[in-house]
Amino acid sequence: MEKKESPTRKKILEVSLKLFSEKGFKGTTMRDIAAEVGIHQGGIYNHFKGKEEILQTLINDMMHSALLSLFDFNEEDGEYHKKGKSVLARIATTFKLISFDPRNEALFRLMMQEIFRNRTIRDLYYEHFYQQNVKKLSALLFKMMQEEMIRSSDPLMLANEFFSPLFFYQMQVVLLKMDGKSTSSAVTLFEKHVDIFWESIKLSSNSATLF
Amino acid sequence: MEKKESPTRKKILEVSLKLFSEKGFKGTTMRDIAAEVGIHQGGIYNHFKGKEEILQTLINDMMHSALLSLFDFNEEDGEYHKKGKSVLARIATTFKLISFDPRNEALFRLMMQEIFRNRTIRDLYYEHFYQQNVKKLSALLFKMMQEEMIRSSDPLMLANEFFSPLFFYQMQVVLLKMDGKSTSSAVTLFEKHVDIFWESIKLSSNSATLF
DNA sequence: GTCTATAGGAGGATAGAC
DNA sequence: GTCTATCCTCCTATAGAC
Repeated sequence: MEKKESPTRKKILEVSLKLFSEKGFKGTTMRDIAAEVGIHQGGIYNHFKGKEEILQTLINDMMHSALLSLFDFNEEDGEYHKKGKSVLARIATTFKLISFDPRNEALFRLMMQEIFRNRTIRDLYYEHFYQQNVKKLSALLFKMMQEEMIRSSDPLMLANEFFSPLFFYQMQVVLLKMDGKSTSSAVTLFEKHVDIFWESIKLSSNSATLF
Repeated sequence: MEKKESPTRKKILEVSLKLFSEKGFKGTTMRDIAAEVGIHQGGIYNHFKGKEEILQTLINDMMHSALLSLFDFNEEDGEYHKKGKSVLARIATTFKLISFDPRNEALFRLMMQEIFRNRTIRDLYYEHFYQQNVKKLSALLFKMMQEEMIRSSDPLMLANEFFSPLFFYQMQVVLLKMDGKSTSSAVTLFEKHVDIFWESIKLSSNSATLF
């Protein structure tokens, strides 16, 4: 049982992700997977101990995917915060693009379907997707406050306020695409969110207006 | 086959909602349901044609639940908008309380689990949960703009910006509760969101600061 | 490593007695 | 309406030939 990169193993993972994200983990059978991979049902067990192991492998892969690391910059060494609004715009764009990469879209759907049933996925979501991104965002906003680019307030709360609509709009786009509906109006929400958010936090010439 | 309100039928629905929301539709068996209802497995079929019919019945019930009608006021005859921030605060509270009513929490979990697999639920979510609430909110904000309580901008976009964090925070609370984690910090997000949102849209004495 | 065959079990649904 | 018993399908997983 070679656990390394056999083409068949890779194909099994790819097909499984697709099917799990479409029909759910329970709703997908080993026969479904085998059929779409192009091997016979028993053959899967040469690569994985069982269905559960396929899911666990996918979850591990997820940890290293773009879905979880929305911010490719490092908040420690960053001059990123000095760019102000454009950094936020880039984050929003990264978020938006996730919905348009088939693999990331499938990972997102898988995550959302199993998050209410699978403790591992829930922890992964919470620690890596939510906490980590919000903390990075929070650190970024904090630096902007120090530089007096934006007005001073609770950076963690602001990070949540910036993050949560992006998450929601992404979900909207994914749902719309499932039914073949137009996503054009939903897609504009990402940019508009950045505009509104920035307007509400920026410190321009007239400083002491809010708070 | 009496389709009316038999106690057993009611119990079946109640138990099914609980189990579906915990283990998913596919993950729940008729035997699970029967066991928890306290009847024997075949007995369910005296009340429902099958598992699918139970789900459909629950979906129909959902349409009349508090989960979908977050706004119990009518936007037509309303003087509600004149209350300004306090209306928004009430909506946020309604949202928050959903997570703490066991039935609504279960409906929310069921909705979120099946929304990626079940077209009916997806339509229900989109038309009744999302669209309807955002439109009502949008109408409310529009009236506030006319009364010059808040600054003028795209009301539909603002409605989205108000709605989406509430949805997200609700999901957070539900997820935290599943693992018995503390929800106290998540719960404060609802009120803080209203504060931040209101600060960013209100038109107080100093008007022409933003935009 | 993939095939065929099959074990072994779980799940949905029905029939008929009470 | 509920019980017991049963059917049949579908599923995961394994065994053994190639």
